[in-house]
Amino acid sequence: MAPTFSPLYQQIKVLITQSLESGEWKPGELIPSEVELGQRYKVSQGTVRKAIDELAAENIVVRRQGRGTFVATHYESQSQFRFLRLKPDEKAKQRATNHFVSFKHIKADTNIAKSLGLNEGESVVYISRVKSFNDTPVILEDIWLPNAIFEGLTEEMLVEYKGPLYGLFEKEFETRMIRAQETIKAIAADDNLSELLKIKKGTPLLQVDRISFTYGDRPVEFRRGWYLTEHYHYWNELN
Amino acid sequence: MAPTFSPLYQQIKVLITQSLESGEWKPGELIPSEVELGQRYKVSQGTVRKAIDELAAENIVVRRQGRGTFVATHYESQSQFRFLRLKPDEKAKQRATNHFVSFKHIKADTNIAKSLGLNEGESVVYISRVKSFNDTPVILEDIWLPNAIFEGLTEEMLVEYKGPLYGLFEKEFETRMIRAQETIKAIAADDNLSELLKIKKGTPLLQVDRISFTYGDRPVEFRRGWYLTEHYHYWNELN
DNA sequence: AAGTGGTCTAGACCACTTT
DNA sequence: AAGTGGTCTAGACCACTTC
Repeated sequence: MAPTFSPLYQQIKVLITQSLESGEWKPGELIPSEVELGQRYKVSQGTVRKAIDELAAENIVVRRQGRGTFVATHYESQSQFRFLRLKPDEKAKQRATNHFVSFKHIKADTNIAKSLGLNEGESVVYISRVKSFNDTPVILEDIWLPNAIFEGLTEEMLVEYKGPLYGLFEKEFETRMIRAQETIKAIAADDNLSELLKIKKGTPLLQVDRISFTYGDRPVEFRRGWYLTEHYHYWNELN
Repeated sequence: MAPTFSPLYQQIKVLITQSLESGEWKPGELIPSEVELGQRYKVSQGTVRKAIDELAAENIVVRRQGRGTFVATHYESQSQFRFLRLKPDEKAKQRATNHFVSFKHIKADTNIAKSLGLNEGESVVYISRVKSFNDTPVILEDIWLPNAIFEGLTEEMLVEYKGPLYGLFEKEFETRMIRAQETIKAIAADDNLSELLKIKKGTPLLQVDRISFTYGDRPVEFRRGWYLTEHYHYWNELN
């Protein structure tokens, strides 16, 4: 086997990630200073710095000058809308409300299993909800979660919890979403969609499939959302 | 006025960007080594390195170990699909062909002028084309360009040029697109769209508006594309 | 062999926050 | 005043490419 080479700072990055994953430092908490980590891993402060630089670029960790480096969370307003790319065409105050349509435990079908890296038939939590802005339905979202990770999740928790779902996942299930990939298609509303979103059948909708990943590129959520884009748009930056 | 503070490496970054913008180093060319630039700007090599690191992260420049740092281009296969996010559902060989529907000079309306940072009524080049994969129409794209920058662009140049349009812009008009922003909506095909894409009226389509920017965040292209997503999808990564 | 970017270190000083 | 991250420097060595 070839001697697998990897720069020191990458190795340090892996070690830090492992500590994050194991829960040694929880979301919102301060991690040790660069000097301390350098002593711990027996490397210079500059090497730790480079490792943390990359974690900061990936939004896994947040630097604050003079205070220290913190584990990123889904509570911060900063990262609040990182995963919701739908924006109103005209800027206006949006009062968001959620209405839960369905909550049950089901067996993963082929597609869900594949997306979540499970075996077909494994137990998953299925959630369906309508998100409204100013009391007008705009998004219908179906969500599938591996039951193995989200054991104990109840409809009451969903209803009572304020703020983004990812905050709940983080707080109650120690599962942090750090990355996601989406595929987008344009489709026509069917009977079910038209009823739930209170629109005419055949109305064009954005269908957004999202797989969210936690540490180690492990998929932990599959979401299929339908976005009404009459007064909203999906926003993207290409760099 | 407060003493506007800016780190040295940011100032160096601006200086390098200015040289790129002025054409001192053209797309595909090698820029001076870090040591040389350090001597030129009277700073250490490490400071130049940090400036170039950021330019590399923004895809403005490409590092190649042992060779040097090159100005990024739209010819490289690497950056070939940076701005085209439509991918086939099933991986397969895609033979792409373009059919030009329209080419003319017009006056910018309010929306175009606003998008391109022009005054209403200023002259713009208008291009309309259909992109097909394996002879099936998939994308209709309307493109508006400021005539002031793309003076001399002819339909013949478009037809004859092989490769991405951005390559032509770069080569013939010294205009490099380095960043873009998109807004996406789902709409139903109207008469014109259904005719050009050979689909039924009312078929759901992705409508993708894109403003492309060159150095200094100057907008230089407005594009409105309609994507057929029956067998294709828009792909996005959220980090 | 020479030149380039890539990594690593060590030390200095600055800017910001907290005590 | 003490501690943190942010900047800057200088020097060493490594990996890769070209001559």
